[in-house]
Amino acid sequence: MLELKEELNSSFGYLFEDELIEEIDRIGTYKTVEEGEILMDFGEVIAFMPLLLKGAIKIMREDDEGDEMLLYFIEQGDTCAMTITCCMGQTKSEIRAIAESESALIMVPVQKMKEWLAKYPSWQSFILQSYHERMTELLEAIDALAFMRLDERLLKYLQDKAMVNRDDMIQSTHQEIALDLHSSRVVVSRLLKRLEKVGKIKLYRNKIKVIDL
DNA sequence: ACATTAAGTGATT
DNA sequence: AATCACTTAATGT
Repeated sequence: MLELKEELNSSFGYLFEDELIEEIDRIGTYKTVEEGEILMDFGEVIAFMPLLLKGAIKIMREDDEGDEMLLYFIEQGDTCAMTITCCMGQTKSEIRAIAESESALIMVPVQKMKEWLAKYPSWQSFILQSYHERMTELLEAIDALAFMRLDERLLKYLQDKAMVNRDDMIQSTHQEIALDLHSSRVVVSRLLKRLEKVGKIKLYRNKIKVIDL
């Protein structure tokens, strides 16, 4: 599969040595997912580690009442930090991963990722670095929750979303946004209206254009 | 033309 | 900031 190797190289080539790319190519399985597809759900045992080649994944957390909230997005060249935690011990997923857009990824069995830690220095630094990045994003998410008002969070959400999709036209309803931010549709509509008034965004039906990037 | 779904708004807590 | 109740606007059949 020549194409796959090229994709691997363009997403991870600058990180990994050739032999590692070879091995990922040999062992990993290629997978594509449609927008909205659930890659991983709460309580599922994690058997594979995904390496994102294309697209974006949104990571959701669920509270004890079953309410969901968006934690962060992962983009190409990233991996899911949950799998890193889980390969250390046999834990189950604490999060739900949903494809934000059509995405392509490589699934690597978790045993392999453990092996590679000892075998490839570049793999080790990749794991450590992405763990660190996730940690930082998590802290950001906590800050946003604790200290930012909802209107600031909303704008950040829109900007993030525009970023991961590489498109300033966001295709979602106010209702969907409200669910991601764990708020209500009415409140989101009002805040969006205000953001439009101050020229940060432009509203359409089922669409929002982000002006201020 | 009508039903359905998304979005906007005032009042209340 | 959330919820209710209602209106208005956009879209599908």
